[in-house]
Amino acid sequence: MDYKNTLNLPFTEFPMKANLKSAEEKLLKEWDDIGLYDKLTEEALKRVRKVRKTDAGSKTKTFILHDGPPYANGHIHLGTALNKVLKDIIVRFKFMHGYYTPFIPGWDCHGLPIEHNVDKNLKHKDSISILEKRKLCREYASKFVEIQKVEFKRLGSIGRYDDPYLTMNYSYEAGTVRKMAGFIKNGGLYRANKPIYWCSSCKTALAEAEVEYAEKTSSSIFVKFKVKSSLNDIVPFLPENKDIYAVIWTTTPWTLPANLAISVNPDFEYSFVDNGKEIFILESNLAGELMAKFGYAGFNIIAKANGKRFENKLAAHPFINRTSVFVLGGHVKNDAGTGLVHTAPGHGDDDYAIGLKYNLPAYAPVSNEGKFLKDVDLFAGMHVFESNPAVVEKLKEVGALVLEEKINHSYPHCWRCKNPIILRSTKQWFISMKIGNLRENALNEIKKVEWIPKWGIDRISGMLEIRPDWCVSRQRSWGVPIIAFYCKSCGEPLIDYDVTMKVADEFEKFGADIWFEKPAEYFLGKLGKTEDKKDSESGKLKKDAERNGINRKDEIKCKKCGSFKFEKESDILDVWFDSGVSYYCVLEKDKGMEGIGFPADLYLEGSDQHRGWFHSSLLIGVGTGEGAPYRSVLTHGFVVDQSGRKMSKSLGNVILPEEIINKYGADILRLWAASEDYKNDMRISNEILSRLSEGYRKIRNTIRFMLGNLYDFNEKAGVIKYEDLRDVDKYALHKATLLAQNLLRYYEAYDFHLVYQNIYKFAIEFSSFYLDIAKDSLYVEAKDSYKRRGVQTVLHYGLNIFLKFLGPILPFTAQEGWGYFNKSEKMNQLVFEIYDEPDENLIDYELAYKFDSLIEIRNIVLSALEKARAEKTIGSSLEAFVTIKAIKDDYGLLSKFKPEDLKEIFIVSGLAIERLNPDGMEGGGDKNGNKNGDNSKNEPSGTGRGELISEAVIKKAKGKKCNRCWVYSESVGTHAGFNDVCDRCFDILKNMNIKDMNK
RNA sequence: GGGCCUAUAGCUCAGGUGGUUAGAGCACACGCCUGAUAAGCGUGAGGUCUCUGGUUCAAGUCCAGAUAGGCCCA
Repeated sequence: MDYKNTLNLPFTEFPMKANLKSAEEKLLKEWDDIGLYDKLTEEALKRVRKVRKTDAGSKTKTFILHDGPPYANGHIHLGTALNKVLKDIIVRFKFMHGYYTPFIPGWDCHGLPIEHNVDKNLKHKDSISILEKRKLCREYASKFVEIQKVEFKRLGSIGRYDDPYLTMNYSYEAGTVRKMAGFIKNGGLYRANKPIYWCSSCKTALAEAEVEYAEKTSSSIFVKFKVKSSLNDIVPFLPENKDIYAVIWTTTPWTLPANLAISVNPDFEYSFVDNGKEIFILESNLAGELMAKFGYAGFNIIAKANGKRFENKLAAHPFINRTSVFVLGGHVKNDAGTGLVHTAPGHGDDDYAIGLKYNLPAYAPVSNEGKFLKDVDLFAGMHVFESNPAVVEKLKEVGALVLEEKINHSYPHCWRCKNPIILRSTKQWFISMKIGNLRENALNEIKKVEWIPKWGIDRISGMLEIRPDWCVSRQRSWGVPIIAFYCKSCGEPLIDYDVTMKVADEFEKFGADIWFEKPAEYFLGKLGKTEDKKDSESGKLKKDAERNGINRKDEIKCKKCGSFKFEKESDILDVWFDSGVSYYCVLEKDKGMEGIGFPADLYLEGSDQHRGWFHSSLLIGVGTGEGAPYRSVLTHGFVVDQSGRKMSKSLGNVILPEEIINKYGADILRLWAASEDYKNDMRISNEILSRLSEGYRKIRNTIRFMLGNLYDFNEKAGVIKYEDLRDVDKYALHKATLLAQNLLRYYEAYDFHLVYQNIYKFAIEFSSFYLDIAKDSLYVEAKDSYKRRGVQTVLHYGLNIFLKFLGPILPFTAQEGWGYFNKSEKMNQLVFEIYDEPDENLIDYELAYKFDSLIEIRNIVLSALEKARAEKTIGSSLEAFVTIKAIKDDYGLLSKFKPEDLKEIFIVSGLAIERLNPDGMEGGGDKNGNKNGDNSKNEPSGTGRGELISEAVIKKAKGKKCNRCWVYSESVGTHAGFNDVCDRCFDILKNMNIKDMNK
């Protein structure tokens, strides 16, 4: 007889198969249609204002997560996707936790990579004007902003995508200039020399990204510099009749005219090597080999000295009437060369850095065309590359050349013309780390910030401590111009706070393009006049103005030569400055952020941003007197492959977000982001993804099962009061409430992997224990029976928690489930729900302890059932009659449960409990129990008693299988008309008014 | 080469202040069920806690070094 129709089997339209791709697309459209983000912020704002009004003293529940702008170039990759997903998890969580959490996504739009790509697409790049170029760059950036916008939204990210912040927005460009003015005001912006890559055939500066390395043959020369200082304090007893030479090695002979120093490593040991005629200074480990190479058969090492002893000694330049000073530098190596490094601060990065330390000028007597300037003896007018052999000749002539070879090495070349390039120092704009104590203040400020993980502060402070002044100039077109002018007659630079602020107002209206459209007079003449200045600061400004050589009564004139004619600076600002001012342009100036935006509660980016955005934002915030723009900084690691290697085209291990979305869905991608500890690097691979989608299926099916069993449940009418629930139900509530408590904690600590692990673990445990047991009540008992409604009460409670806490991580799946769960509400969007404070009254540790112990006994039973199954005694556990032979503690525990409940919990048809005494003999009672207890006192700890555990014996259940509930019972066959059901089912059927099922 | 970080089963993670046989889930093997069914349940087998030293009665845990990998510099 088939009783299926008399059971309450689960029913739901929530599909088992996710089909995430299309389900997600449908939801995205729905969210777009209803304007989800706008509604959400509106509602949260209302709520927050209400709280403010009624409870003025309470902490306002706003949370500002400031989006770091990705670069508007190319499609998103897993790194950017990870970042946006983590942010979205936080935004959604905070909303659901009752916060007003505006999220304004942004894009970094200026800069070289975009300009570079635009250039690549141009056939005649030199034939277009700077304004045309900028227009193309703007179009290019806009295009990728739109592309990435769609891609971010596809991940489920919610935010003000209709009105994001773009660093190329006119108002943003104006804001950037205003912050620049801040550095003009405090004197932090200055101009000085620094080496940059320079292509002499294109006559242009090159950025790192425009440099290509290729093989090149160069002269490799060893040159001796005669030491002029006395070295007696380092090594006494040096022979007085022999000259001492420092021997250096270089592959760029043309930089020798700019030599100003010789660098030695303070930690190396140097040898004084006598070749018979003269004495060479060489690094000790290299000395022998080098002397052989130089062709000296016999030589003596007559003394040794530590590198640091040479500091500030002087040597003579081999062919220029100038001295070269010994300096100390950790960059000096002893794997090649001589351990003494020719140093030209105008032609090398290391050289420049060491030059700064020793106050050496960045001397680079080379023109735009790559030719030596007039004042360079011997080589004036000669191109630097042509000068290489000439320099070598000269060295030979003066006897300073120790050895010349040819070598093949990797050398930087211009990406466009493919010619070799040079490093050449030119005038650049810098922000001083010293003026206004920027370095010190920044170091103090970061101590007030919460860094997660904690080592973030070590990393950023390490950089702040040693970083040089910030070079903010770029010789490029696509960016915000540096508002500076040069006197046409004497070249003197001019920067001015007032002028800059007025230029900013122009940018606000017309964009930064106007800088390139109008002549200098437009900004200095029309805008620079200050006759209308009436503000109270004018006195001070006047003073400033005088200091800057500006006569306010007349037109601005050059403070050096008095000329009135100026030309504009053509350099633009480093894009790190652009993005660094985002806190000002967005958190302070944006209409949605007034009064609440600054400082941000959180910046969340990859750990590389310690040097990037965290750094530049901090310097600008501190440098312009506003302090750190963030209260806390959270960083995530990088996406790597299964074995922890970075993703690269050459390794062929790149996975794209799009592939994952198409194959698995955005929710799986989000689950990946949430499942691993993102504070470390994030591994991803097909294996990891398929593991995850298994996990996802488990979660989904658990939702589905709960939904399926709630189809006839009404929250208002059906709920059983807590005190009326059965213990097993209370235990489930206890577990679910603890889960909610923990999850809140994990979310607040941004430990999403613990959220996932615990939700997942809960799903596993819940379905294998409670849900498995609950099926009997749900299916078999009468629809509105107390037992069934009790279970449904638990399911409803549990699913509510489950879906809500899943919401931030799996917004699509959770919303889909929520749609079936919460049918009553009009606005049926999960993200509008607020987490309930976990109800402490539902937590009962004593009860939980009882059940946790019972589960241990259950494991013994399950193990025994498995054995019986292997022996073919039973198949289903309902075919079993279990006899538990319990040790004392277990016996005591089991006695606390009703036998009926225990049968249900073990899912068996029959159960008997007996005492197991220490000798393994059956039977007995309290007497034995006491005896057992007495014995234990006399036994050494850790033996005997500890190993004794309860046992379970399995036999075939008595009676027949009830065809309705499948439980074996001796009552089956005793009911006329229902001869294949048990007592329980007979009663239920009778109440259902089902007559004779046998007919 | 320097700064910062990471290293526990095939995978993802737990393992406060060092203390008995290192846990979980997945994957795997075997089995049950067929009323969550491209589901559900169970049992079992997986680990020299990267390596080498050291401190300690005792180290996955503390210290030093090495190896591999990541980010940022050079």
